[in-house]
Amino acid sequence: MEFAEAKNKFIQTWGALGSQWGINKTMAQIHALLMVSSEPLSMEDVMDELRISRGNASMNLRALMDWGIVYKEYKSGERKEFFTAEKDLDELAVKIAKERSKREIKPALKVLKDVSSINPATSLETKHFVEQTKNLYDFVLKADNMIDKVTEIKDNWIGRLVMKIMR
Amino acid sequence: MEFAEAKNKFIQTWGALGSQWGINKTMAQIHALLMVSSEPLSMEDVMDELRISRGNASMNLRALMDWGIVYKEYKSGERKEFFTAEKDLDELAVKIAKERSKREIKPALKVLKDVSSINPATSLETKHFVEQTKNLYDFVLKADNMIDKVTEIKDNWIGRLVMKIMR
DNA sequence: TTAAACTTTCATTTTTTACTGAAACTTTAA
DNA sequence: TTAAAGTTTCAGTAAAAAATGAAAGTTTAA
Repeated sequence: MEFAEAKNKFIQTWGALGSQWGINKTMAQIHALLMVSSEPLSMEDVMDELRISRGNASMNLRALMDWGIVYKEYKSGERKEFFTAEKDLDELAVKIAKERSKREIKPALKVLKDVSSINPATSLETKHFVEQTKNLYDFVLKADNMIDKVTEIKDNWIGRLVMKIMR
Repeated sequence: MEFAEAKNKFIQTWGALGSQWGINKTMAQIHALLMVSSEPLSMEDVMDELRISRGNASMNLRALMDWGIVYKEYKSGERKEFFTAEKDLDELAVKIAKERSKREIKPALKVLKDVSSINPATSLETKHFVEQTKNLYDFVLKADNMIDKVTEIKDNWIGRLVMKIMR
């Protein structure tokens, strides 16, 4: 396998993985492309490499920047804007996790809290419902907190120790 | 808010959360419904509660069973099949994580390994590509392994200790 | 101050994904 | 056996999500 083929395969795979996890395919592909580019790319470059329209490129680059995992760069003497991806993978993971927590998990938690707060005295059915949703609330909250904790892991000795034990 | 409204809200929210994470909405809704049902439900029950067709119910119940998070039950004297959800949330999380690892992450890892194995001697561009995809391979592998480790956490003292520290 | 270079927006179209419903299939009780 | 009760399959349809492209908007160098 030579370079062009490998690169393409990587971009396609990363795009597919994105879709499976609820991230728009093109967004994941642009990110993949920028990840493996040694130089910042212009919007034109992205359009050409992925064969996508200007609008699509613009919207997805914007989304990636909103997520904080792609940055705009300016080259002196050039009028165009260029883009690079966050390449530190720990940083990348933390940003994605935080963003998804904020956008998706936190709102779901609020609903869980609300629905688990109804009066359980009415029926056996209701009792069971309240119990289950309470458990779920606790569980999701715990999982969500873990994201914050993982963020801090590198900053404390026990975290690093644990990471070693976990290999 | 009374029971019926809360239940519906819960099912809708769980369905939406599912979609955002790449799990078909109806599948997530059925799972939500079964989670908060104190009794096993028949396919008819599911169809009626969620207003979905027989085919849809059948296919998604099957998918949930393939994932190992919904079980078939038989009531004595009844010909119909009934369904219950895995209600132990730790167990649920482990099963989902393992399944997604198997279906999505493992195949992606294979690709990452392949594409990062091309000969990097050709150009600077290629060198950078190989380096980045190698890093990504290591990172994803580490993350994937963590799933296995988390599975075992409850079985060893240091795991439990860590969980406590993490709250 | 303006026009060329570039970016964003969004109504429309395309693609992808999910759902329906009826026919085929399976199981079981009589 | 067989027919009633129940389940699965899948071709066709509907709904949802993403992409296009042209017009509107913005920036900048002269």
